[in-house]
Amino acid sequence: MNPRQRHPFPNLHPWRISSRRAGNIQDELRKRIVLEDEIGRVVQVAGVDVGFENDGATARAAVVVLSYPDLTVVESAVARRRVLFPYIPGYLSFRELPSILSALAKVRTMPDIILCDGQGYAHPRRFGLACHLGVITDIATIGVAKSRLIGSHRDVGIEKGSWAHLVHDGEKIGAVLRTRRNTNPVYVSVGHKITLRTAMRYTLACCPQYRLPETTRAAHKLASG
DNA sequence: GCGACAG
DNA sequence: ATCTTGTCGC
Repeated sequence: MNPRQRHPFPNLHPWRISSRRAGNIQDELRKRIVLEDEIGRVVQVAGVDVGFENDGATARAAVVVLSYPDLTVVESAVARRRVLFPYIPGYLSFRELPSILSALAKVRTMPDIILCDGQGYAHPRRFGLACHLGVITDIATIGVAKSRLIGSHRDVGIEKGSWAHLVHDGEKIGAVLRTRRNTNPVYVSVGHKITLRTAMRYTLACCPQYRLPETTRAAHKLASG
């Protein structure tokens, strides 16, 4: 068996659309985000990342599942899809999710938590890539971005574990977290079925040595070369 | 109009 | 994201 044709995740909407319609979809799907912890015993965590080939015409997504808490690679998958949506700040998920979902569909052991390379709730309409992936797959997700999309924050201490709230329009939308001493912090925000506190906890647990989570690092390698 | 702007 | 070697600093 192994019906590779069958997609385990619901196709909630098309991907070749205008940014205007994408925004409406975000406003609609945002209502399905679960902001509470709905996580069982965590034994598998995964990282997803997307690279591009053919001068940006093809998206190459990689998913790597690691055991938790030892963080050793259990399984991985790669999928290529034609890019149907341009890169527009605030609409990243419409560009990267199609390939990510294809790669995730190839994995046999589904992870308990997925760490995404990008924002989650820390988004203009509170529906970044991590939220979108979480709502579609119904898997707990965390957004761990390398840089800021929106929001402001106080200075963060240089010690690992130091952090500050990321605030936008008076709302706490995420955290700026130092995952390694003397290194630029990362931007953590909830995606789906998780609280910010728990998201930060798992993010730190996945960064035993480097700035970025082992999950993201592993996925990035596969998505690039 | 101007600057900002995940990957 | 992507084009790309060496180099400075912990």
